[in-house]
Amino acid sequence: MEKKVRVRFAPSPTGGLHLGGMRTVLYNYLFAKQNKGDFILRIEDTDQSRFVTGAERYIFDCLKWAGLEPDESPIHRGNYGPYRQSERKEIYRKYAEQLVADGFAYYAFDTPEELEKMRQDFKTGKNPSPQYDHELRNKMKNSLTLGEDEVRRFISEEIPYVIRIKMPEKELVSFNDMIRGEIHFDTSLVDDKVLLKADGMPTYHLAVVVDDYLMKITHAFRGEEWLSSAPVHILLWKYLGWKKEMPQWAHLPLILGPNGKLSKRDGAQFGFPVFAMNWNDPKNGEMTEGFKEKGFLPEAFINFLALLGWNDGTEQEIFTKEELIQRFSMERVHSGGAKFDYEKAKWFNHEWIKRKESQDLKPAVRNILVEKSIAEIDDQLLDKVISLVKDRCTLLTDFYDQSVFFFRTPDQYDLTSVQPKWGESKKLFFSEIIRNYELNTDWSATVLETNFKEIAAANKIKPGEVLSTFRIMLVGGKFGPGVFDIAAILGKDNTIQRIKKALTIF
RNA sequence: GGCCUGUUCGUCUAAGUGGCGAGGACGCAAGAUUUUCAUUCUUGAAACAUGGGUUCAAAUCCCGUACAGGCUACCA
Repeated sequence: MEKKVRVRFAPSPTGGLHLGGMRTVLYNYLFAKQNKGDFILRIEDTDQSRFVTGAERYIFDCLKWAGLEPDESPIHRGNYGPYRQSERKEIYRKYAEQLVADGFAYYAFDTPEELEKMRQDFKTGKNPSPQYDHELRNKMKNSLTLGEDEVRRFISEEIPYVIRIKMPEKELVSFNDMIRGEIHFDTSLVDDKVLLKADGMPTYHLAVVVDDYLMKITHAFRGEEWLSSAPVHILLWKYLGWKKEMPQWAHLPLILGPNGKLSKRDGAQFGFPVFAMNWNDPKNGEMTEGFKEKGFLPEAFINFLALLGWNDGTEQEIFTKEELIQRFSMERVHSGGAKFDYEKAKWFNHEWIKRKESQDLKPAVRNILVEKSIAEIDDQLLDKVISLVKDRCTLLTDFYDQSVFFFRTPDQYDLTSVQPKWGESKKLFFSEIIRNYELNTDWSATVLETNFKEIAAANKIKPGEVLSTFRIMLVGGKFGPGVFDIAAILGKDNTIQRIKKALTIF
């Protein structure tokens, strides 16, 4: 029987969730759903000095907004908890000690100052950053160099120590990456990573393999930045005796900003979001804008994220979540890093807005209008307005500019476009329009248009000369849907009132 | 410096195991439609990092070089 697929996303709650993290979530989610497996969210909060209040909550909010909710997590329950590593603290020491007992790890008593001194002392032009490796460990203060008695004494005296993995002097470690294929490492070049810190917390290296094992993870997807520490993890799986249970790895390519690795600075600098949702940093009060607040639809967000490094081999670009679940495959993920293109991201959003029914857009649009203090929005009116203007909205926030005039009489007019052509004959024309429209019983766009043109002809005015003026009267500027469609939605009283008002101003 | 990973139009990418005049999309440019703006439609410019091999044939396989990115913490 095949093992049930279980994947996990394991962020550390230290700040905003950026594009790369969200894409890792997405790929995990798609893979899990495609294989009828479980998607687990595990909080990697082993570094207590980096704790940020609200960061965990924020992660959940982002996943919920994007529609990528986990099956198991600190707040979704599950049978493999707890799902916060800080709450699993007691679990890890046992395994670290086991590794020491089996000769795969050792105690190290070097203080941070001593480590710093070592790095200074052994630094050369050829080797700017010396590692605590199979050679240097012989010159340091650890259970390999100290006598057994001394080690016992140190421990009983509660001298702080860490547990480090003992990398083999010369061994070839290989594994098969789902995206990159066979990858090899020479252990003589890898350092003795700390597994258990002096405060008793595990480092990522220990925690990730212990938890992946205990949580029965079958496939481990993470960013490319983890590739170089993969040999440590592979060896740990072996040393702990779990080699047969080791998940399949896939190291996802990085998402790059305009110049190198995507950073939140890029957002501020280039005017696009990098986080899924607004992130308020409690430490400095700074707010970083998110895709949600910028006006992105979750469907579009997921869609462009999925295509950033993956495609199904066809020329299709617009995918629903269901289609993505069906078509996704890790093997088709491109191995090179991808530079994020905000213009294309906006195009995806535009496509999604155009495709969606105004019904489905309504809640989000209503929120945006309410935020701009447009109260009392008639539901039916909103429906009509949305379907009329959505083609010209790239971001949800565009709905404001594109539809304010339905809810508010313009108080500013594009006068420079009106006045050069303005005159008595035009005034006369519009008073006639008012008279005609007042008597109008069928208030539909087509009727309004024919009447308008007839009156223009009777006055020997080309419709083109007054059409844009009419638009400015109703809207304030030269934009928006067809004028008669607007007038039809505005209704008789409102339309006539706006013409009258404009007549007093022009 | 060392190790690891990458490298097709400006950007995202396609081209199952070598046979293309290198395809699509975003963006850009031009035109048509829309008596506004946007949509829509048509057209166009635009790429195999580089040097060697292997082969009748290489974007595709091999080696070197360059460039880019990641890692090199008691951070993840």
